Amino acid sequence: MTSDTPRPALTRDRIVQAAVALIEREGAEALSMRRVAAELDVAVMSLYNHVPNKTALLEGVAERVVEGLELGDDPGRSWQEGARALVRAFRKVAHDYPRCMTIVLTHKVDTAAGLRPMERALALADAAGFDAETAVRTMRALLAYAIGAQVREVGMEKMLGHLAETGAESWNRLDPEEFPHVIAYGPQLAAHDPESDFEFGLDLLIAALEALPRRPAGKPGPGTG
Amino acid sequence: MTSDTPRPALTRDRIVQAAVALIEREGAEALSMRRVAAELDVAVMSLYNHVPNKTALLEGVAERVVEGLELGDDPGRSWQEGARALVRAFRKVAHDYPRCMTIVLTHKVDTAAGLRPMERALALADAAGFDAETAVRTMRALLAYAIGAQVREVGMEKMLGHLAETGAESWNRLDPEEFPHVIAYGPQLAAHDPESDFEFGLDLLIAALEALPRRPAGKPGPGTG
DNA sequence: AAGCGCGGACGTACGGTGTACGTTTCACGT
DNA sequence: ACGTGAAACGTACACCGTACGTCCGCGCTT
Repeated sequence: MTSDTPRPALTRDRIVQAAVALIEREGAEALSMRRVAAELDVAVMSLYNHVPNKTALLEGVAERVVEGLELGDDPGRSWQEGARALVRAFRKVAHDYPRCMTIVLTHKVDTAAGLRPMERALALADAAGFDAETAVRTMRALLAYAIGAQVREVGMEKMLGHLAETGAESWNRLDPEEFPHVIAYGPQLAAHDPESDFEFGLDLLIAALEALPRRPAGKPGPGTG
Repeated sequence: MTSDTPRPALTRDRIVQAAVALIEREGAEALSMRRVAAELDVAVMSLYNHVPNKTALLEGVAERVVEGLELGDDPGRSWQEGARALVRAFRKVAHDYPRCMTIVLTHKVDTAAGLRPMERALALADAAGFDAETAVRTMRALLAYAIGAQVREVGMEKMLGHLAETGAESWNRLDPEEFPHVIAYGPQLAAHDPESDFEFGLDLLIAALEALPRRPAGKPGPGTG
């Protein structure tokens, strides 16, 4: 009876996979080593043969998620389109793994997977003709917006969900003296279209970048191709 | 012996205060009801007379922190300066309570304190002459950047701290084929000046907003003053 | 083929966590 | 003086992360 219970062999990959699935299904605070073990039909301590501790597991989750970034190559397009595609790729994984995003944003990703998007952003800024310092700052500004847009969106959804529970009475209780604009813009605030909101801010940044000084064109950037 | 042990009376405010202090001193994951109770020299369950559960306590922490936002009035300045001041105010509290920021970003703030910055942002967008929809989107874009810049900064610091531990060998192990720009821009990436990085992105957004279409000047905005 | 080593799965156990519940204490209105 | 209600408290339970020791089965050496 060698293959009596042919379980597919416990692996760090399978553990991380199960953790991601569990988080997406029940939320990040529902993740525990015991729950993951149960998910894999395995004893708790068996996990520790492949993962040193829970923090490392969470780092693995973060890494797995950022690996999902689809940065297509397509060298034909402009740097503007490339930058848009990159930021949109970030948004896409954030949309695919919404509940894992908290983990990604609060844990380091020290593998090559974490650096790949940065490399891409710097390459784009270089292609746009920015000097080194501006390139780095551009990358940081775009990353900041990509992150913040997502955090703001999920925070807003949580807020709206809470408001939906308590009913619309909360809005009516607002002091018109203190919050005239919030009340006046109520319709626009309530009808939120995350997609176009996101594109609005992205357009702002790209437009501002286009107005920045750049070196002529086709020049000594460090890129190899 | 009525005033034998004259403890200053347990209060929701004192509990939240202690939680904030504990988080800033030892990190968010060090916060537990027992630790807070010990901090206040009180039995654990006594806390539950003033706070329904730990989540509510964390929401209280988040609320307390956003209440720290200093949005000075100063009606004389331009909307550009007002917007800068608002985003900088956000950055200031994030700098004053860095370890509480995680809590703020992952918990709802459903009191008036949470709406006050939003009201201010909408008022500024209105003063700038944007229509309602653009005003809301402007507010969201600025908020996204403010949040993201901070999250990115603390994430980067964590990363750099980790790199400092493992030494510079990590950089030398980078594949020059895959990460030419990361390697070439190493100096700019290592020497990070969060302040000017932050201002760079903020300038981008403000500049882009200035280029947006606006209604003439002095018009029917919903603001009262 | 026989023996052995070793990695991986497992069970137990410990200290810590959030919190439900019942009990005690004590200031205060009557 | 006495009842009353709020608040502090202690106990208890289920769950958590994980240190440690045990045990089994595969693969290598002889």
